Amino acid sequence: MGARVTMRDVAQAVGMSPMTVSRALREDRTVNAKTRARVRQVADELGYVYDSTAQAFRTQKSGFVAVTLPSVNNANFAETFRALTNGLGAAGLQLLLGSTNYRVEREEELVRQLLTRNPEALVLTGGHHTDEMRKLVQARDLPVIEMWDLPEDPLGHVVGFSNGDAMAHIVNHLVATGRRKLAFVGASEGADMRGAVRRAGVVASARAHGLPEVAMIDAGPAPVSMRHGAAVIEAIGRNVAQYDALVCVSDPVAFGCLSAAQRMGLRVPDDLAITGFGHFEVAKVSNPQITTVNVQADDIGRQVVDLLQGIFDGEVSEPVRVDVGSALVVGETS
Amino acid sequence: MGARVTMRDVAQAVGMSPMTVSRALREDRTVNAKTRARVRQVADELGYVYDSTAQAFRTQKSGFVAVTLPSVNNANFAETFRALTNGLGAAGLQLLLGSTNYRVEREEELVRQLLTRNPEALVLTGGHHTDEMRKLVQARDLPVIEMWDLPEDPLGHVVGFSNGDAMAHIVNHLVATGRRKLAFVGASEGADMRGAVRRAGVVASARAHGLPEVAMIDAGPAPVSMRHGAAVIEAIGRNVAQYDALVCVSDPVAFGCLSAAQRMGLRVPDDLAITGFGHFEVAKVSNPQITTVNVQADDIGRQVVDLLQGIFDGEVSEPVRVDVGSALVVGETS
DNA sequence: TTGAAAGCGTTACCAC
DNA sequence: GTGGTAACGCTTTCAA
Repeated sequence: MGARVTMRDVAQAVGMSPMTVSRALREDRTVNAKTRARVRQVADELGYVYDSTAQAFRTQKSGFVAVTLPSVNNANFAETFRALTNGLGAAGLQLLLGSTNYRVEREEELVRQLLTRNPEALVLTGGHHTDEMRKLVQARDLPVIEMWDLPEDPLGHVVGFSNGDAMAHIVNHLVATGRRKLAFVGASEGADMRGAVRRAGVVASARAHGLPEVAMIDAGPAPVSMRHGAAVIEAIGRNVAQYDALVCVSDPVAFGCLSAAQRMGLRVPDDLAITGFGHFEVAKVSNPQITTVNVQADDIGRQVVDLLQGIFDGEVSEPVRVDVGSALVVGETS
Repeated sequence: MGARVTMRDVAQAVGMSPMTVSRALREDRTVNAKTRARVRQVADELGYVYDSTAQAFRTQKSGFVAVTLPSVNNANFAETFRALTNGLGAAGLQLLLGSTNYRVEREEELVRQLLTRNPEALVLTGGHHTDEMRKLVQARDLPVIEMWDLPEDPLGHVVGFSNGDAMAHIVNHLVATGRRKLAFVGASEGADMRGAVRRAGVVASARAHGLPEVAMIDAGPAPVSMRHGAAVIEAIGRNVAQYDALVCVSDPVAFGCLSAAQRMGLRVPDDLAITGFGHFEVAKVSNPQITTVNVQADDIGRQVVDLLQGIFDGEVSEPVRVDVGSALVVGETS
């Protein structure tokens, strides 16, 4: 393996200038069709591989879109990421992914790193950021989209839904079906803002209905999933039936609670209602099916793609705010 | 927002050369401590952001490691990805992710794209590649690791396990517990090599035990998940109990089958055993717990990180082959 | 239809 | 301890 093959090498081999090779490889029509074909062929023979780094450097366009997610190990976020990858990939853009592991502080460091790569846009999950992070982003002339939330004071564009409203759907439904003593099952109070906002949404909605204070069941530090839901309900035991309904922060947690409740002989929803969040696959396949809220993770991704395309095409001047909404999906656990 | 702030601007503001600024920002000890501090401060004041693109260009080191995955929307692959991100992030490396969407042909195009970014290593999921793809990779002097498989003819290093052996664990276990009429539930024959290898593993293992031919239950094109498993069993109906055991390509599929079987009143494992693959969370939390194979997705990620570190430190000369193995996890569905 | 020159921001290498 | 020079591979711009 000698030194890397560059356009100059290809040019030499074809007996033309690097400039012509550059144009030929980009299928520039001002280059003679025959020349183009020959250049292509010689490039292949020499094993030439285009260098995006050099291109990004010269043109000052990286071809990157930076994305932050709490975690890729969550079917909802993974679905949004998939939609982004596919949509932006078609436009020749490559995603640069950073995971915050559900910690707001981590976001700042992450974005700082991502920005050094000169992304052409920044897509953030959630609307809670440190002040430093806000400065960092606003100092740059860079399209920013916050998704999965509807922040009061957005950094730029927004594609999301109201976590509070979404939880209100659940509480309204539970109240309508006669439940009053609610318990919220979620992660410990801490750095996970999404969970905190959902919890607050349940509390506010319960108050509005005049329900007794919502009990808090702590399933451990974020991220919480199936096993944490199951473990915390096992720990509480049959005593958990003192509540009318468990309002869970997500479907996986709800499934864990459901499974544990069933194992200890509780009947769901007769003894206890259980609700989830996010319309994960497990909610539809579980037995009974879990009442949940659909937030359309893939739709969020697609809307972000559309918005970015509009931005890159110069069709978007004002900050855009898209509310994708959320919808109650009544299952068999309530 | 004027033109971007470069080292030259910082240098001018401090009254020194760009070279000194470069060194100062990299904490080069040959630069006076006082100077270093002043440079840092001025850089911050001016809102200077380091340009990795220029660095990557100049040093010919991108700081990227390219990774291909069938999909990030799979808890196992997501877990491996998380381990890679965390491990390599600590070493200052950024992951560049490409998804094949379970199609081998897609891999070639993807790798071609990823290579233009000058990654310092290439991590591929699976050991099945097109010939073009093999050439592409071998033409470059680039560390390559295939993971999640133990290919006969590897491209470079390998960190994985034998899908055939893993399925043999399942079949051995089923035979030992008296099952003989097996059906394999997986994706349609097609571009998903992993599924095909698992299917072949079951067939071979069943033959070795002298079992009747394994029935094939087609859950649709890859990727198949919970809902596909549920749907195909619903379509078959109670007739599915003609088999002793459903050997599923993954835990989510197994959970779908389990759920559908339960809904139609079949008793698992009395009427029918069901096994999964991958030790997903749902296998442990479901009710009954699903018999599965643990392949330690996070361990694969960590081993790849260790191997890459060894490679970058120049401690690895020969191609390495790590078999992380797989272990039967007996649940309550068999 | 093709080519020459210049430069994107950084750092290796040498000089002082 | 600090600075000048050159170069990484590509493309924009202008000229032929």
